[in-house]
Order: sequence, then structure tokens, then C-alpha cells
Amino acid sequence: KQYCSKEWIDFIEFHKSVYTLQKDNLVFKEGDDVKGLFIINKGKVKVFSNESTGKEKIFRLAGEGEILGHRGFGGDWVYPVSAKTYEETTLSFIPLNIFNLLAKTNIEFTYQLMMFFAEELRNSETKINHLQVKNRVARAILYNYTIFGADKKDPQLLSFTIPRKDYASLTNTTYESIIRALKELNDEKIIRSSGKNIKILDFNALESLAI
Amino acid sequence: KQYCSKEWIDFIEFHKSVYTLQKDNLVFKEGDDVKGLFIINKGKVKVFSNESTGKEKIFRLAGEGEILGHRGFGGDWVYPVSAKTYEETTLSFIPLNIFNLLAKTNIEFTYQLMMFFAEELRNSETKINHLQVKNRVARAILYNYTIFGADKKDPQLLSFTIPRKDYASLTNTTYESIIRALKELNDEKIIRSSGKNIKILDFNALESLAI
DNA sequence: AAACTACTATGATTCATGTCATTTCTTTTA
DNA sequence: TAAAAGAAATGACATGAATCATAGTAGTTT
Repeated sequence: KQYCSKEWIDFIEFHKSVYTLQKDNLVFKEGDDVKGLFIINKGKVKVFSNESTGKEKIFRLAGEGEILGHRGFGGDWVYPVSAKTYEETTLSFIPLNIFNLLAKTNIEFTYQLMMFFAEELRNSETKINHLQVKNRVARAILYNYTIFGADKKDPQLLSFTIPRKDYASLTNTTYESIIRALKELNDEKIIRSSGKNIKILDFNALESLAI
Repeated sequence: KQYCSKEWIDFIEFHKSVYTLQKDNLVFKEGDDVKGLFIINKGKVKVFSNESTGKEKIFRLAGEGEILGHRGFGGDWVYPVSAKTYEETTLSFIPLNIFNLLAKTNIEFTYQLMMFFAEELRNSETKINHLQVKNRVARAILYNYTIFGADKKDPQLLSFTIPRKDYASLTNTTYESIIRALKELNDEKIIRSSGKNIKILDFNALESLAI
């Protein structure tokens, strides 16, 4: 992370471990004890939980540079959510004891971390509101785009489009409704979705739908 | 707050200011600069924002002992939400400079605060899921009950029942749907709602609905 | 106590979205 | 390269909940 002084970065660098997970592997699982903090060096991950109904509910997507596992902090130190890779993903792991040492001795680090949580909290609030499926899908497409980025050759094409069922989960709707919403956006020439790929044709229109 | 050492409590006590707001007054308003932190000594408050559609969306209820205004921390230091009193409310106000002094010098305080935010984040995640109106109303009644407590003489009677329209806002539905859901719960003898008052007849049933 | 305002209640109707049943397309692997 | 598995798409239908219209009830104010 970008927050603390050089000595501490070295300290973290020394104690972290780096490893790689293949596609569709769990980074951690809902209910597991929190063992530490993860940072994504490269790859793509979804954060979700399995609801009482059996369906999975996606809370967040995370890409390169993002922190993973901090939502398990405090309380009973158990992950409230699971994280699974969409593709081969390389992670840095900072063990909890190292993290705690930092959090209890380096006030600048702790202060920044507090601010990070405050930020996350603010973000989590705003995305709750209750709109039409189409609006939520528009939002989800933009979210997918900002988190996982654009194709190297085509800045309008999503570099990685999450499956339809994940769009459904992310937007609290069904597979079929996603299909229809995408079709509508297609017809309106706001996006062009063919098979797995989604290309954003009209950013402004999409953003105004996403509210 | 219950987190820091005696000297610091004295320090806060010295710098805080206590004042009282009448019913239906704003503690702070969405868009205002963050000036500090509030703690409710006595009274009842709702935290909400005004959506683009004009409707207000309630995020949280807060009663005695609860912290108010921390959601504005970080970023551009502007409140993302408003807070309004339901009744006469007495608040302690801790100015931002005092707070920051603490947060940058007292690591125990900052650590606990970080944990507080982490906790808030965990809570905000779980309550998002997408259930039937009746389930959400059951949840909202229990929420109302836990935050504002029971009547002194009758432990089943809510000490203060928020208006129906606020139930609607809290559960992302309409006034009419609230009325109907309450009626159903009434018919099933899970609650008894007459006019403004709500009495919980069957806690277990209500909890199992609230999932 | 009348008059006013705010809140609660309910019935009829419409509409968005979920559910079910099938089909087409795409990718993997044997 | 065929076969199987997985993902995307579509149409018919059912239904929960929003909307609209209207009425009743409580709680204040003069």
C-alpha cells in the first residue's frame, strides 16, 4: 500500500508472501478464520457470499492493486464473505500478526487504514438504492469497466466481462432480466454485447442511466 | 467513547460541547462540510439522503450512545447523508481538530476507531439482500426495536415507532406496501399495530421472517 | 369544540420482473 | 471432429409490488 514510510514498506515486503492461484479458486471462504490481508498483484477476483436461499450474492469485484480480506477485520475475525478468482491471480499475503504489529505501532499506517475503511463505508452506502433493472445493469457495466479496465487495443471494449449470472447476482436480479436489459441497451446502441464481450458505445448515455 | 485512556477522556470531555436540538431538526445536512463528530446523549435520530428522485432514503436509525457523522470522514470531508431528530435530542459535539489530534497521536484510539469502521462496514454488507417486502418489514421492526428500545412498562411495545413512510424508506418500498405488510403481520398475530404503536407479540416468528 | 394538518388505511389497476420451458450458440475435452 | 458441457438467448405466463384514487383516524392549534 501507498501509505507508510519506507522502512515499513521494507518490513512488509520482507514478511509478505506471494503466490498464484488458478482460475476459479477461492482466496478465502466465508466462515474461515482471518489469517491476514491480501493484495492483488495481478488478476481478477469476485467477493461474494452464499445466501440462505443458496444463491451467491456478489458484493464487489477486485482487480490489480486492490485489497482483499479486510472485511473480515474485527469482531470474531471470521470472513463474512468469500473471494474467488476469475482467472489466474497473483496475490501478496500479509499475515495478521505483521499487520497487527503495524496497526498497533505505526500511527500513520493506522490512521490511513482507518480512512480507507471510512472510504469503503461511504462507498458501500451509496450503491444500495433501488432502481430499475436496466439502471442497475448500466451501473454494473460501468463498474465492471472501471474495476477490470478496457481492452488494450479498444478502449471501449471491456477487457474482461463477468458472466451474465454474475451480473444478475451483482444487480440483485435474474439471469433472464440481465439478458433483456442488455438487449435493450443493445437496441438503443448504448452498448454492443455479443456473446461474452461487451463494448461500450455511448459512455454518457450509460452513465446517465447508472445515476 | 469507551476506547481510550482516562487522560484522553478528560481531554475530550474538556473540548466537547453539548447542546440540544428540538424535534425535526437537522444535526447535519448532506453536502455540508464535516466539522466534527457527534455522540447522542439522549434522543432519536434518522440518517438519510435525498435521492435524485426526490424521495428520502433512510440508511440508519441512531439512539442514545451512538456516534453520528463519522460517515463523512475522509475523501472530501463532506457529509454524504443528512441526520434529523425524531424528538428533542441532546448531542455531544467533538470538533474535527480535536478528533484529528487524537487520531494522529493516540494510537490506541485510532486503532479502536479503525475497528469501529471495520465493524460498520461488515454490518452494512449483510443488510443489503433482496427479500420480500414482508421480510424486510419484519427486519425493520426488529431494527426499530433494538435501536430505540422497548417501552418502560411493556417490553413488547416499541418505545418509539418511526412513521410508516420512514418504514417505507428504510425498506425500499412504498407506504402502501408497508401498511399491507403490517396488516398481514397483524393478522398472523406476530405484531399488533394500532395507529402509531407497534407491539411485538411473537419475537421468534418475527426473527425468522427477518432472516 | 371546530378546523386543520398529518398520518394511517384500503381497493382497483397496471407494470416490471421473476419463473418456467426451450432453443441456440460457444467452448472444452475425450 | 464429434460429443458433451456450459453459457447465452427468447417467448409465454404468473405475480409481487408500485401507482392511483379515495377515505378514515388521530393529534394540534386557535
